[in-house]
Amino acid sequence: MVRAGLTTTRLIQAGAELADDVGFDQVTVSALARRFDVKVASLYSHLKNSQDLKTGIALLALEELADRGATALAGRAGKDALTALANVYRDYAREHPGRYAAAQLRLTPEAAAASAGSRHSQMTRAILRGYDLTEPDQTHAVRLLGSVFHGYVSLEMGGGFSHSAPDSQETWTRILDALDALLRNWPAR
Amino acid sequence: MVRAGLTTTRLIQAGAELADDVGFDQVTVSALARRFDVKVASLYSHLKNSQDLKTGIALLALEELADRGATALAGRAGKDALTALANVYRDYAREHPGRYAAAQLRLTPEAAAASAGSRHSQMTRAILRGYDLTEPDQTHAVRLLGSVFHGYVSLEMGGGFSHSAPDSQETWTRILDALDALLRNWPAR
DNA sequence: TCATTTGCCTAAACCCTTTAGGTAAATGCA
DNA sequence: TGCATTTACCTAAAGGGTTTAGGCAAATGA
Repeated sequence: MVRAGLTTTRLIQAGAELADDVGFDQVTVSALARRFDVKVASLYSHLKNSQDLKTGIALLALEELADRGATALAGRAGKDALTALANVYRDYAREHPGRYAAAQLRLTPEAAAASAGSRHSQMTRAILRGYDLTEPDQTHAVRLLGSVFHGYVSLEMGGGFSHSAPDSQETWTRILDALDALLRNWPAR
Repeated sequence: MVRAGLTTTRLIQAGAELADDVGFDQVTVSALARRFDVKVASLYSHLKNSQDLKTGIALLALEELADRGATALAGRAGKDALTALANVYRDYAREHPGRYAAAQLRLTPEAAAASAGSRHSQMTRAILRGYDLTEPDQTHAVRLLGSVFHGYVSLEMGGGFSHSAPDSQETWTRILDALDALLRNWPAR
């Protein structure tokens, strides 16, 4: 009997690949066991339960996204930074649709606290340093950008913008132009 | 043996209530059968399968949302209309979280074509008549508004904006102000 | 080398989905 | 009103996912 060498990390990594291959909601402990050619019950030594696997994939995706964001933001400011971070989310979702879906998972407060969630808001806040916003407008703007990035990417991935002119790339560019203009002319109360 | 009076319509209606009660992803044919105190197999005379139920709930939610939107828009224009439609989405999601989640379901092209989806984009387009945008900027703006509404509501429901100042209502108001300002000063290419 | 720990296994219970085929209630026509 | 048909719900069963309990063999380490 040769051992498969399962670890929680490897399982979550493979789960992320599985998610990208077949969709996040098709990720099951059973499918993962099949991938390792191992019996289902064996995974339960490494995973508390099915939810645990999904949460793990979500946390992995949030970290990867934050890492990419940090890299993209390095040395950029203003609109350049805005565009770079926005494209990180969009590109990641296209390259890793399953992981991106995982990143939208509703986390428990504990999991959320341990996640890269705060890095994400920090990065958005960093972008706003290139614009002239004071609190609490900065927070409003962070939330707006988060909403647009997430909303656009998820509608685009759902096919909402395909099969109609103008193409989605064009809209994306113009929306980033518009957001930049808005941040430069943020309306006072 | 007293009959329960099941019909596809009643099942989907009850499925929508179930979704609001326990969450859309907890909606199962089994749970629905329990609610009617009927055996599971009995539902399969009215429902093709489990997916069919979920799609039905999604279509119901999209119709309800479109109906509310149409009512809200009647007699309004400009920022007034913008705010009204935005609040329709946000309020609906709060009142009917399960249905709102259902409305995000990825539909097949046929289901999507038969859905109220086009009514939604038409409503957003109607709002833009109060602003001075020509094609293709109108389409870009429709997509932006859709992204913000959907993105904000889904992040807010996920708890993203709770437990931090300023409160979410304040941000929502300021975002609508900002979008109004942006639409009035949409940047040229 | 032998004891301990670790990794994967079998077995079994439970829940959800879906289909096939049956019976009783409702309906509708003479 | 009586009977045939249709309709509504049922039982049974197969297939798949989740999860726990308990077992044996491989790896580790004294």
